[in-house]
Amino acid sequence: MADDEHPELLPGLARAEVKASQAKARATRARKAAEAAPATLDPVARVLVDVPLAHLDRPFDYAVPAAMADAAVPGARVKVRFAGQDVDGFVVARGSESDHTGRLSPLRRVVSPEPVLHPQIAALAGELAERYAGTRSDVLRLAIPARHATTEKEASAPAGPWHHEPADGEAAWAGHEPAAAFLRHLADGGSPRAVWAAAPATDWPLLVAHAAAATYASGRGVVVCVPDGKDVTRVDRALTEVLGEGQHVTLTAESGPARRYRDFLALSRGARRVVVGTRAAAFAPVADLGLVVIWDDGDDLHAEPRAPYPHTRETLLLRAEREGAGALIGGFVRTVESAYLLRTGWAREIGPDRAEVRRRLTVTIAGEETHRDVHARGARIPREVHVAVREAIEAGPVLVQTPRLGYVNALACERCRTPARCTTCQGPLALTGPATPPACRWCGTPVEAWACAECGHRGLRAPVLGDARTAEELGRALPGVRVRTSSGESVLATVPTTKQVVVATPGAEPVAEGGYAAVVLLDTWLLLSRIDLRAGEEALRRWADAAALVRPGGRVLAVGDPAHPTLQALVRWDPAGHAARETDERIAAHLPPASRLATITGAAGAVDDAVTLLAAPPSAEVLGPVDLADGECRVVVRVPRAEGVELSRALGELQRVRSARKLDAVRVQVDPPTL
DNA sequence: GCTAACTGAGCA
DNA sequence: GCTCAGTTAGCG
Repeated sequence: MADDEHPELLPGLARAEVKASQAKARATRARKAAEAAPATLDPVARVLVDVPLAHLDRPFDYAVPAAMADAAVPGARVKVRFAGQDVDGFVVARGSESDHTGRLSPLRRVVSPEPVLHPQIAALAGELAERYAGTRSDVLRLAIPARHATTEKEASAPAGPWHHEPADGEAAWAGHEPAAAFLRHLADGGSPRAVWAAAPATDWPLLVAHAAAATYASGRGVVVCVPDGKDVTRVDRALTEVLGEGQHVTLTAESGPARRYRDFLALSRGARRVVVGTRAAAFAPVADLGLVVIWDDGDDLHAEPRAPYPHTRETLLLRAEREGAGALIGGFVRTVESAYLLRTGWAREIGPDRAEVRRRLTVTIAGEETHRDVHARGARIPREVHVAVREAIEAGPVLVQTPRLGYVNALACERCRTPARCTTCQGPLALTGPATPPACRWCGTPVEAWACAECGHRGLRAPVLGDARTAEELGRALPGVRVRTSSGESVLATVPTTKQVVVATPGAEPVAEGGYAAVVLLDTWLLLSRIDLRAGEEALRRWADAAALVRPGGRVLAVGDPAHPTLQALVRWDPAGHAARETDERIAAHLPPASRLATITGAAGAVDDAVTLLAAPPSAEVLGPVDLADGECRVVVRVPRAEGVELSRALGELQRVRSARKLDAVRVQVDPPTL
């Protein structure tokens, strides 16, 4: 109603308001124009756009509006117009001019001035993309965690005062040679590289922490990658013990987006320089990198399941080379890849001598008992094991490793171990229920009177009955002793030193404080029966990882065939010898690491013309194609190791050409961990 | 991937 | 000469 009360004032007021608002609009327009005008200093931003197309994996230039001149720093997240739509990207550099002849589009928005893509990580992403025939944007998706705006606003807490006491690293590493020299070299600012076979019963997280501390003492940063969250927790504790509070961070998927981004920023901003984490930690932006560490590089968790499928070991070793850092590749066993690093002289060996190993544990083999009925209950664990468990339990906890239910679920001949096949369709036989005869897994035909096609024997070998059955069986035999399980969904991280039996599946073995009095490995034949390139290496790894949890001087009992070379390697505790033999075999068979393999997977037609299009080096062999599930097929391309770079380049070019021509996509995997 | 520009068919 | 669906080059 104010309008009615003062009608005479309105025109004047309106005029003034219009004038004012016009002036304001002019000012706004002028300011907008000024802001939209290109920045005076370095008006060009080179941007890596987040598009999934191989042929667009290169930086594109954008004009930097004056308003964004300060925020669009190298490493900043931006939004840009690309092919008519808004896409995310990272500024990789600023410059005064562009080699692009057309007009540059302006940056749409600087999402945040926080420089999250460090130059060394951008370069690493480029190198990895090349090596794995993928794109930088795919690698960056693995390397840079999602932004968390609230967290970004907070300042990173500065590292606490570092009480640099002369850490007793050399004592912790005692029994490993030449660990003392390795630690001293790190502390002096050197960058030694070592493949480390840890002695059994070693508290390895502590040793890793001391290596980190030696590097930290030289004023440099450290990246430690371990297979899973359980191991992160262990190394985290050890680092706190050795370095003190607030010197390092952890990077795992488990900690959630806010915490993860906070820890990432602490490294990115240089507030911390030591990190332990799972595979994504390999990309952590640690300043002045002095050492990379990978523990148990044979664990398949180190193989990234997302494109372009980089392996943590390769990522870390590439990084160590680029950034001039040292490297420590540790484990209770040795992969053929790390054995190869020793063979080529890239790294030196660190390990215990025989006397030290003997001091720490003894491994014996209990033969398997024959004449077992598939349906019999309680006949699976040999008497020798019962005796050993009963003896050891008086001294402390006992670990029993039993392969996972369904790990291999086909039956085999009890005597000669030939897989049992269906008489109708040759499909694998398996148990379908506790009281039913074995049946074919393909056609379902039950088999009442089976006889082995190889040797005529009529007994079938029991499949894995699972940790629950094993626990039950042991529980009955040991009245009054606590028997617990650790497997699948309910994995125990640690168990106390009290008298108890822990039945665990491979990889789920809890750590016992002070170590187990004894470790029993059941059904070793099952781990060996995997049809895989790495069956032997993987079986030994899983046994050794469990066996190493024994207390110093403890006993390990494995149930299996004493003549099997892999079990013998366990008895002698000789991971180096085993790896060397496997490597020899691989070299003879033209398999990695002596060769470089890649697979091309997809629809049959697409794979076919991908092979035609591939300009592989002349020495390349193409194996296949073989049909897989879902109408897909796969070829394997193999070249001598020396031509690996050339193969990667050809595969990358293949992907760029295919994406530019919009041909049906094929999945390329360089160095697949298994075939 | 997406968009925008380009192509030729169909029609006034 | 125009619209419109379908095709395709190029993405700054």
